[in-house]
Amino acid sequence: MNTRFAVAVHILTLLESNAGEPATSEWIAGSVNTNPALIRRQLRELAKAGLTRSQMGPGGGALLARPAERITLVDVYRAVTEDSDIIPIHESPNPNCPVGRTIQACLEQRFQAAEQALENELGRTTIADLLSSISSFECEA
Amino acid sequence: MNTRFAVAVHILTLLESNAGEPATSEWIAGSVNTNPALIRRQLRELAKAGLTRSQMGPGGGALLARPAERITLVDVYRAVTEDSDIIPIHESPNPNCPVGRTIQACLEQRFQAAEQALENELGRTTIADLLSSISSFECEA
DNA sequence: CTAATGTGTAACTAATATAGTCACATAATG
DNA sequence: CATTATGTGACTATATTAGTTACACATTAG
Repeated sequence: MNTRFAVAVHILTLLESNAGEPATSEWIAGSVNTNPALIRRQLRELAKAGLTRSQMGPGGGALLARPAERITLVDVYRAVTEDSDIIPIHESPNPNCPVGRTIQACLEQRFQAAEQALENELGRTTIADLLSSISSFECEA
Repeated sequence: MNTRFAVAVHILTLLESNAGEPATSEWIAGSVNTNPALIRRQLRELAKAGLTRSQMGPGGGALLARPAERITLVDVYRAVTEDSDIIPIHESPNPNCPVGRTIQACLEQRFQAAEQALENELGRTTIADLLSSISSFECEA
């Protein structure tokens, strides 16, 4: 897997921390420490998933499309992973071998169950939870 | 992630299906449909994790190091992933931003919980379970 | 001893994925 | 219409991954 999931969560947390003010890709890129164009590409994915929306022009930028309390990590996860499996299975095992012929279907079943468990756990945290974790961390420090 | 986990499970299932007879890397490679040297590299990892052992010379090959009933998918998973995280976090966010400064620690916590859930689910299946799934699949067909 | 069989492993290549960058068209605002 | 900001295509550099070759070393049988 790539770091797009982590970056996407970072972006959404930033948007929530910005209290309804549109955030420019340049400002976000400054916090993530990368390129604005990269951020805009990520925002495109998040917008497609209905998690953010963007306003063009001066004073524009990105906003959460719905309350942070109603965006969980699994929403973000699905937005960035699309349909690709997180645990890939090797291609073209030998069809003349009983194990080779059947292993993919068996693995797919087990791996999907495992990924489902991962998604369930991700569904327990919202962007709002994350921001409050960050806030309390900041207060301690 | 890469397909090494899937291949490793394939290998172990093959070893179990071979009923205690040493399996050569060439035979295993025939079922996985890849190169014997690749299989030997994987077997090295599995041996290091205590899941297999190998005998050199004629009549040699790889064997399970313990009963298939006592090898779960999470054992294999840990053998191939070592300590690398399955959900990576982006490096070097901006330390001058409250969110950037703290996001990594927060993400790590949540991602680890999710990976733990995935591992728990993987722990519910043994290599013996997999082989019997395959066998029953073969009988139906 | 030695020929044959098989593992262990280093070195290399090709293909793919990933992150990053640049340039510019397009849209909105005042 | 000048400015600000997004949307997006094209490109590059780097890392990861899978695959391949070659050969040293271990074991067994004859």
